[in-house]
Formats: sequence, C-alpha cells, structure tokens
Amino acid sequence: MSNDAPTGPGRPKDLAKREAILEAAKALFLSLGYANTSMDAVAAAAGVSKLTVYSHFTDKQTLFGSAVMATCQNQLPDLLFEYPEGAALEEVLLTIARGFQALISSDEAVKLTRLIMAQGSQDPSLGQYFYEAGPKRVLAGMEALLRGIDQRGLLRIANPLRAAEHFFCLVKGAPDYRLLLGCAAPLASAEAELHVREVVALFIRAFKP
Amino acid sequence: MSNDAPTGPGRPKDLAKREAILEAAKALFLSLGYANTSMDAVAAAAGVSKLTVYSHFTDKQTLFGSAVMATCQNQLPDLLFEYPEGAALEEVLLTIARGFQALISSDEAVKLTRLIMAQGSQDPSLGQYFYEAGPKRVLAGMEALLRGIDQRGLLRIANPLRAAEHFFCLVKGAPDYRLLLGCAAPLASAEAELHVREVVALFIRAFKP
DNA sequence: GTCTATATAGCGATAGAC
DNA sequence: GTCTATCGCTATATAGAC
Repeated sequence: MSNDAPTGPGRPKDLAKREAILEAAKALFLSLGYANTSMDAVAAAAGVSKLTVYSHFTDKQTLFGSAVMATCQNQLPDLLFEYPEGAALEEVLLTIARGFQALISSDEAVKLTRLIMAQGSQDPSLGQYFYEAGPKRVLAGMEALLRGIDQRGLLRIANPLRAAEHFFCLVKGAPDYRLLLGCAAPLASAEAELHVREVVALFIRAFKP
Repeated sequence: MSNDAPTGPGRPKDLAKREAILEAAKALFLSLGYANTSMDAVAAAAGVSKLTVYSHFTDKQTLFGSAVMATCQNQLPDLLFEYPEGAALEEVLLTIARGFQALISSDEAVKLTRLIMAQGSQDPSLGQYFYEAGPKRVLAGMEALLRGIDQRGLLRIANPLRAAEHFFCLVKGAPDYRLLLGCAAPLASAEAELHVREVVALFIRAFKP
C-alpha cells in the first residue's frame, strides 16, 4: 500500500489508519445507526482488517463513543458572538440566526442529533458530552452577547441565558422538529430566510424596552 | 387456560392476546429500542408464544409500526383550545402551556419521540404518521384559538399557524431538548411553572397590539 | 389456534501466521 | 502491527405436535 520509506519502529501508520477507521465509523453510524452498523462494515469501509479496528478501539461501544465525539468536534460552529460597532441590532441577530439555522439543518447535524437521542437514552454520558461540546458553548456565547445588548439599552433582557435559550429554540422552531422526525425536508433557502426574519422580529418585539 | 364456554369457531381470544402483545411490545420497544427488543422478549412479556406473535403480526417491523401507532393514539392530548368567556388571556395561554409541558415531559412521550427520531430516519412513514396524529392536531387547535384571540383584538397575530408553532417551541424550550438528549432530568413542578410563566409572558409581549 | 423445538444466518470478539 | 480464518452467541423466522 505504501512504498514510502519506513519511518522507524514506532507506529507511523497508526494515526492514518485510526483516522480512516474513525471516518468510516462516523459515516456508517450516522447513516445506519448503532445496531445496524457492523464492525465488519467499518473495517471494510476503512480499508483495514477487523482486527486492526479492535486494536485501536477495544470494542464497539468504545468505537461508537469515539466516533460521536469526533463528530461533535467537527460541529464546532464558527458563529461569532460579537457586536460590531455601529451595527444594527436586527442585522446582528439575523447573522447569528442564519448561521445557527444552517448549522442545525446540515445532514450531519440532523443525523448526529438523532443518533445521540436514540443511543444516548441508554448511555447518557454521550448526551452530556455532546451538550457541553456544542449547545452549551453556543449558549454561553449568545448569553454574553445578549448581556452586552442589554447593557447598551438596545433590549431589556433580565436573564440573558434564558433569553439565549428562547432565541435558539425559536430559530430551530417547528421546521427543525419536523426535520428530526423525518416528516419534512430541510427548508429551502428562501423559506429559511423568511423563518429567521420572522423569529428575529418576534424576539426583538418581546424584549424591546 | 380458559374454562369459559367456547365462543364459536371465530377468534374470540385473538383480541385479548393481540392487545397483550401490543402492550408488551410498546413497553419493550420504548425502553430498549428497536434492535435491543427481541421477539422472544415480547412473547414472554405478553404471556404468549412467539409463534402467536408472528401469527398476529407478520414480522418485527410490522409489530414495531403497530406498537408505535398504538402509542401515538394514547398520546392524544386532552388539551382544550377554547376561550372561556371573560377569562384572562394570560390564564388561557398558561393553562394550555401547562398541559402541553406536562404532556411532552412524560416518560412515555420522551421515549416515543426518541424512538421515532431514531428508527424513523430509515422509515419516515412513522414520523409522518406520528406528526399527523399528534403535533398536527395540537397545532390546528392552537391555530384556531389564536385566530379567535386576534379577532377579539387581544393580540395581533398575522399568521396564527406560525404563531402556534412559535408558542409550542417556546414551551418545549431548552429543557425539553436536554431531556431528549438525556443530559437533564425533567423539570420539577416549581421549575416547570416558572418556565411556562416566562414563555407565556414572552409570547404575549411579542404579539401585543 | 397455540406451544415446543429447531433451522439458518449474521455479528462481536479472538487465535494463530507473517 | 497487521491479516485470514474461526468460535460462540443471539435473534429472526419456521416446521411439526396437540
């Protein structure tokens, strides 16, 4: 497979294969679920032998946990929770809402959420890990932004953390719920834009001084 | 087993056994998930033989679908979407919010949602059925109520259906999201009351004329 | 129509060779 | 450190007796 010069007695190929295994596991677990994904399939998709999989990850549950955590880190959002000087309030909130809406509507995010809700019911530690790696950070950033907005007097927000939760719940809204249930397709870009404008306007009306 | 008089050549015992099988399947699927629930376990829990299960339901998927649909019908809410004459707007919305919050926080509802999101990703027809049996009806009732509230001039609601979606999303909120992820316990009654009061107040502020 | 016993297949995990 | 071949187990679905 590799005709490169051998790089010592260590484990030069480990990282590449480990990465390939994780990538294959992520894809298979996300699309097929935990039970329907066999270790054979992971090994085949990663282009390695099954025993190689077991040498890197002790068992199926460990591999699953590692794959989920790796996917969580990919989900790290590049949302910026800062308030540019002189920007209009509505535009600031709209930018965040658009970014968040795109994030949660991605195929990977939907499948990851389903997987954690399903398998996490028997192993809550995954839900905990996911929540702290993703939603909790987003909420913290939004909380800080809303606190600043309150201090500037642009909105009247007594509890910024709760307000941040309300904000993201509104942005997710019924479309995300239907998406997770599998009974609706993702919003087209025009519909998504309409949705975020509506909820941002609602949010501003509710917290107007 | 039965020393009653035989009731003809028909299938007198079918319905009772079918009900027992459905009940056992509901409990097992909800708590263990699809893959971890064996037909043996269902038969044992129902007090019948495995072949009896197969005689009533052709295969595991059919049994699963029937159990999910039966559970959906149990979830029929007794929320009343009517506006008593002379009642205060906030109290009307609070009553609905409390009932809805209790409904979605029940153990059965949480497990059912998880199950449908997980298994429904490969069989979207279940998600469709569930949505129309549950959320869609609730939304329709709330839409009618909000239209009436708008016509009385109590609130200014241009799109009652969208407003209803926003309302229930707010009531669900972050607590329900964390509950589904498995990383938080259900709200204590005092916390739940605080939550519904907060979101109802938010909703009213947002739609005040 | 219902139960006991079984066929068949697929998966997780491992033993031994290179 | 990696691959081929295999064990042991479980679960779905069925065949035959009462």
